[in-house]
Amino acid sequence: MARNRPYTCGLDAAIDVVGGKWKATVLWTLEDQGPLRFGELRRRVPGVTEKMLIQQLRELEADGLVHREIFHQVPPKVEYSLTDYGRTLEVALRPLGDWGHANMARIEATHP
Amino acid sequence: MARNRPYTCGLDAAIDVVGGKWKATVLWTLEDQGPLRFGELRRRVPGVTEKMLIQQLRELEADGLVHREIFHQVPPKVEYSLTDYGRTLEVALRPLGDWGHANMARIEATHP
DNA sequence: CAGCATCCTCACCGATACTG
DNA sequence: CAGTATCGGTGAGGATGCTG
Repeated sequence: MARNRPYTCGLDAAIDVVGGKWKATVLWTLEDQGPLRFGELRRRVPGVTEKMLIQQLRELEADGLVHREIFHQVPPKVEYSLTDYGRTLEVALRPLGDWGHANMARIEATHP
Repeated sequence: MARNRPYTCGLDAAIDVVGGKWKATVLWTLEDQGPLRFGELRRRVPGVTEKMLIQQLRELEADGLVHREIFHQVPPKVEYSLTDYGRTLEVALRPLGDWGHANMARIEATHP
């Protein structure tokens, strides 16, 4: 998304990966609630549309952060989970998540 | 930017604050190189336009993360620095920055 | 030097409808 | 159930020019 290459610091690169509108929530949900199939994930990310969820998942998958497992059944079943690489990102994200949690009231106040 | 209120996790809120295209770089630069005046900051954030730098700075200031000190001189001088609150965010961002730094090659590879 | 004011573009995202 | 396809609005972001 951000697209200021070459990156001037690691932060740019990281934000580029996780800055999508729903990516943070998706990563957090997958970490928090284990592997989930598409419909379950959709229900746990309130407000997201099918199109956006799929798009964000595909990008996360292309970045190697999310694993997509297809079960050839009827009806179809696809399960999403974090990869090891994705888990390293989740760990790196945790302090930021804590910060946001701790300052949420302030953030909501100053943000239109 | 992200605008999925109410936030489902602290991460959403944090990304909302720091997800702007140049905000991460600005915060990182201000932390790394002490207080800077506008022109200096501009030179240290390659590729940013005046308009965008000002806009991002104003938002960071409104969020209480950046302090703007005006020196009434001719020629004018304005100095930007992190607030204490801003420094807490910088600390929370450090692991993410390290992650991005460590995986930069991989990120650049998979990102169009 | 440090900004503000405009105009404009494009990709981000939402809504809707259809399919294997 | 888990997608794909298409259309269109909107606003972030860029280019340019002017000012205190």
